[in-house]
Amino acid sequence: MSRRSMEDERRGALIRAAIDAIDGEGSLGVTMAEIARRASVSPALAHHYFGAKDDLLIAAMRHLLGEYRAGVTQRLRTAETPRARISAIVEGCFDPNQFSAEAISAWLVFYLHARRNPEAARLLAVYFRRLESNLVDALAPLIGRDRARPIAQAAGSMIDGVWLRHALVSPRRGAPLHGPDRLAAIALIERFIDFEVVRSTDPAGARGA
Amino acid sequence: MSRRSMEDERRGALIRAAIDAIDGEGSLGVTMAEIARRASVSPALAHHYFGAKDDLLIAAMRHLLGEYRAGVTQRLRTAETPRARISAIVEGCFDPNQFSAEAISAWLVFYLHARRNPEAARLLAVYFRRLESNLVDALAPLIGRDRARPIAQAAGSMIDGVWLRHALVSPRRGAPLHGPDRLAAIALIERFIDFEVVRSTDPAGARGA
Amino acid sequence: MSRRSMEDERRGALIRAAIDAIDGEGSLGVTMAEIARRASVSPALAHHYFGAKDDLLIAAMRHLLGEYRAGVTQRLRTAETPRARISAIVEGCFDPNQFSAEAISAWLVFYLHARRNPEAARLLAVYFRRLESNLVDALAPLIGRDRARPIAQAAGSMIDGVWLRHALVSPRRGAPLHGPDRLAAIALIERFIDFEVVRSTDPAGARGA
Amino acid sequence: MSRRSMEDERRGALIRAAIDAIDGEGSLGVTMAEIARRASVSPALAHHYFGAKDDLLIAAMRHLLGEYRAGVTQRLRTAETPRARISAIVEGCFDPNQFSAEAISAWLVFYLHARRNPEAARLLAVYFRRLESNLVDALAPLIGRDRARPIAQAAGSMIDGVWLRHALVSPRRGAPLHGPDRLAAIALIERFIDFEVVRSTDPAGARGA
DNA sequence: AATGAATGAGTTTTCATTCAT
DNA sequence: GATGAATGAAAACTCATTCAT
Repeated sequence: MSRRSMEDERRGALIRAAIDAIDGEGSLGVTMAEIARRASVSPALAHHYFGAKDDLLIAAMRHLLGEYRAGVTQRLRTAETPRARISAIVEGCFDPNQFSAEAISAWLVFYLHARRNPEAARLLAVYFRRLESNLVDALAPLIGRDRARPIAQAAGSMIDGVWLRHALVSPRRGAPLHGPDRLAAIALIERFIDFEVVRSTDPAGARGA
Repeated sequence: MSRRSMEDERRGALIRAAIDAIDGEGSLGVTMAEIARRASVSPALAHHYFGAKDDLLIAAMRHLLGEYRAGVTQRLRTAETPRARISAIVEGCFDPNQFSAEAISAWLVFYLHARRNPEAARLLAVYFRRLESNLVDALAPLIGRDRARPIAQAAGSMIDGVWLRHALVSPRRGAPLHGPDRLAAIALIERFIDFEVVRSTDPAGARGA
Repeated sequence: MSRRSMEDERRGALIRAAIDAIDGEGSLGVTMAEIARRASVSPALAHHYFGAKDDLLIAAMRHLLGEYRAGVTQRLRTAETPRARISAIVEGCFDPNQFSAEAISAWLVFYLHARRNPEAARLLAVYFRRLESNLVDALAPLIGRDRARPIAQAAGSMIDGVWLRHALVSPRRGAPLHGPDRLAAIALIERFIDFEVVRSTDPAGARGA
Repeated sequence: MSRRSMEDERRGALIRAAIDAIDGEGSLGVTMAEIARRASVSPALAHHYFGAKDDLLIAAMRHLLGEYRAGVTQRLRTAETPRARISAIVEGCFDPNQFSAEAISAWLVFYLHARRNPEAARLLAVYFRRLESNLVDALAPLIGRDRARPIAQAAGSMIDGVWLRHALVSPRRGAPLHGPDRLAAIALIERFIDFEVVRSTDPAGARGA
């Protein structure tokens, strides 16, 4: 067991190191040596555990996706109304633990990576599908699945846009999204969803006339 | 004249090749050799004209920014009301010529690059400032500068989010954003701005009560 | 221990190879590939151990300086009179082991290199200072420090001049300076110093009147 | 004639530019582009006039040798006694016009170059032979050719040594050798020759006893 | 399990040189 | 005669990866 847990610890350390290094470097151009250095192991060990660089990167991506999934799942567990489920999902997307600046940078880098690497593309598609289906499921009781889908897609875009600005542009880059900024981001998205929900059932009223 | 135009031609071809190559590769990891190949010149010539790889990349970024600027400026010239100015800016952001998938990919890569390269950061800041001040100027006559600023920022995030999804996720990746998708994107952003404008003056009414 | 000695061995081999290669090429224009080839390792390994070409060259220079220092130090240890100390220093400068043709070539190349590289300049200054202060210390008991200094400087110039000719002009270029040539060189320098010492105390008598 | 003189002017400018550039760079590593820039012509023109880089370098060397020769020849013309001829030669070696720091650097670089390039070696040998035969001719009337030769060789070494120090080590590097330094150098060499002349005829007396 | 040693393949960059005009 | 355009060849340097221990 000690052996096994030692290995798990190393693997975890390497994955975290990879995410940090990607954030630090701003691209997949990070070297195995740099990742290994951050994890305080030799580059050879990283290969020993993960095979090739790409495999380590995919493992890191999988790790981020798993954390995201866990955060949303847990929040959904205590949400009892459809509206509460929507909030759970949106809040999950801005969970300070999962969506620290490092993670956001890493996500973006993976977005780009996905265009070349099929496995990365598959993982990213899982994320998008999960976010969308979560939102659609939450919206369906209110407005039906057909009307829910475009709203879910638009909300997904908005969430990504807020991430993007926060991770790359915000003056406080590097700090996890929390406090007023986080609440403002959540409020922005929720307001948008509420508005689109109303509009989709009563377009005229949406203009607030 | 033939002399001068030769240099301009090569420089332009190299810049276009760089953007295409960045899109193709999905990162700044593109090699000078690949860029030169796409421009049908030797790698040495690329260095001859641009000095170093970074300089070529910055030139490409500048090129994209210039095209964006020109598109918005031209649209603003014919917009007569504040509301029309808003539409001009939003439409400019989704100009099919400027915001083809290659260009969007390149922008994203530059977003990441900006974190390491000060000149890239400066150019990006110019873009953000321009977009925001354009929107604030257009919104100010309607609701005043103070209320306009957060709305402009949120709209900027939305625009970026829609780009992101389009460039990286859309099933028709590679095609410029046009037709129904483009109109839907523009409508989405404009709806959002209109809603936030109303809400900022009459929060209660915004919920469509 | 085997590990450690492996690195030391390679470093030593690379330094020796660098000196040989500089002699062979006659300039710092030697390539890392050539140096690595002479040391029977890959160019990448040379970079692995020394970082950059300049670092290897500086290490080589330091090596030569260290050998020179050791040779003079050892000779001084057994010299008991001031006059014997002078001979020890001069002989040390023509130590056949340190001042083989390769080493002299390398020194000359480093002389030139010092004009561009501050670290090389620093090392060279150390050498000059050491030679001069050694000579001044040896001469001081005979004629005082003030009169010793210009003589030490002139002797240093002479020593360099003899090296230069030997390394670049001698018909037997490539052979270390030894046998009659070496003794003649030493005698020449010592004669010069003796003469200047006498002259500095009794200028009129120096002309042998 | 205008054509011809234009060509000569360009050639001269390129040769001077090459010498300056070699001094500036401290090695033959200078680029044709840099030399051409200093001569305010295109690199292509340098090739047009000289063929290849090596040919330009040889031409520059020849130019230095020619200037040296002219300086000594002119001085010898007005020297009437053997002793005056010696002074003429020594002074010629320290002619401020020919032996500015640039020229000395260039000489040294050529010394090294001569080890690889036969033509450079030939030119250098001419220089050494000329210096030596000049000195031997001047000394012969005083002590005979046989005794003159080793003295001439030693004096040559000394001259080179003084150059070396001046060009590479002197705190006022870059300034031509003139004023007190120049006179001191000349005095040093002449003193040395006088001493050796006396010594070669009367070794015992040389010690100043 | 873990690592230092070692390298091949590849990347940016430089530069002498050629050539069409 | 003079030059800008263009490039092939080569150099420094990097890095993922392998291997013996």
